[in-house]
Amino acid sequence: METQAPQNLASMDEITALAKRRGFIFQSSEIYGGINGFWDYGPLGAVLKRNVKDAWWREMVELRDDVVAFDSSIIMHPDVWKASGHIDAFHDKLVDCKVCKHRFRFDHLKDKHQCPDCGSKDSFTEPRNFNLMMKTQVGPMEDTASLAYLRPETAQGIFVNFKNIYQTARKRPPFGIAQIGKSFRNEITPGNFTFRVREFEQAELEYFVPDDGKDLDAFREWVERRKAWYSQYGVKSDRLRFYELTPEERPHYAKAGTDVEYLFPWGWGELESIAHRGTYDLDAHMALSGKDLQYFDEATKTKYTPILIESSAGMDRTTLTMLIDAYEREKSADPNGKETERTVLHFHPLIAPVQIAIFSLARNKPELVERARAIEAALRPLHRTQYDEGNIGQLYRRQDEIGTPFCVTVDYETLDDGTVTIRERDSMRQERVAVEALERFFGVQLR
RNA sequence: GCGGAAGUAGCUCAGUGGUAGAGCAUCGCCUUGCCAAGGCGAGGGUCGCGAGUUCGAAUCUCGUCUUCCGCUCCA
Repeated sequence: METQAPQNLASMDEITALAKRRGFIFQSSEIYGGINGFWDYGPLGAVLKRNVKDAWWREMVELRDDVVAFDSSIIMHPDVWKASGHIDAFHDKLVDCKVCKHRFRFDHLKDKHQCPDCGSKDSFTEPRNFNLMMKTQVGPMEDTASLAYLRPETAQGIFVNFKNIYQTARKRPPFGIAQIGKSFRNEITPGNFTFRVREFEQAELEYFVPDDGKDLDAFREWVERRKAWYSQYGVKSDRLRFYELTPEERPHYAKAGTDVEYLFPWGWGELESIAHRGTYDLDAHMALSGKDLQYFDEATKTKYTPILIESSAGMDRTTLTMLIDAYEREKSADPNGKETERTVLHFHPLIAPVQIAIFSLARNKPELVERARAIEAALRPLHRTQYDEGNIGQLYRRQDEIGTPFCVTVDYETLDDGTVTIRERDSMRQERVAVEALERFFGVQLR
């Protein structure tokens, strides 16, 4: 896997500085020194992330009649994690060699005092448990019976409800179940800003298809749909790749797998995993619960376990990608030929936290301020708007930096003839238009 | 988890034992008026946190937390 950072990309320092300066992302619990692996979204970041989730939800659920919505609890019966393999796979004790930095399963070491890789004597750390699931307790009594886990993925909630959902939603394969929600993992090394974190939000689609030999076609269709989604929201194609996993790289039960990766400043990083999972997940829950999760097809009078195509995307990672991908430090000439520099976020209008900024060209001029505020109020029900006033150049720069696609300016001419200036972010072009044109463009009544 | 570097105002940083500073940003007033960075004024910091040394600690010592870089890990 390539790891070199791209030359033309903004540095992470610039991104994190902007994210903090403009209120996108803050470190969690900052006044207490912070806590590793947790982040808070500020006023603009919260809107940005919500817009990213809404964009996913609209595409994956609302625009499709074969996908239903779901929202499962974060804490589930501990057996869910036994069936999924999350408990067993991770209670092995591990040790690190302090000399060569290699990590070993303690129970696999023939000599508990000598490193098999570099031969160092007594260079191991204490054996430690490496269960990456976060533990909590259910009920006020602290005993082993009350042990529970915060989910490390949202998908299991869908699997264990598979029968409830297909019966009540009156769906038959092929159909999907989608969910967006928080997941938790005690990552060993959180880092790279909000990329690897301990609390994160996943958007998962579990798409169940009949066992009729067309399962790989369904997989490929979903890969293409996801490609189209990223393209629609303007993620630069040369920084995005769809990496097809080789048979060695995917689990034994999977017939195919594709990772969606973005070229971050530190290298390629995974945003989403699209996977053919066979019948593995439903089989595992049937085995442990003893319940029948198969689907009975009335048309063919056959009973089968549906094959699963999964798309699992990290919403925090996608939001970070939108921020990095949109970022540009741009040198240009203003209309008078003067050299200027600006920071601009080229957000797609649907995900921009502010879509239209409305300005009064002068402060403290009641007739201008009132007119501008009235226009802002009229636009607000249909668009994400913001009112501001003052020096026009400063106002434009400020909106560029938070990625606002359109600015509308009210001046003295507006009072005379009802025209306003509309300015587009990327081209920096300004146009004087009648309020009627603005109404048509933004779909509102302004007078 | 290991190694290295760093942590002083919202941001970037100065301040090497003696009562916390600058520029930018923010807020107010004035000015200007179509692509920022004119004027005046104001607010804002128990110097990451906790111990220790000292008459006295942002400054020295120890611990701890966090961030960044490299390794490791990433079901």
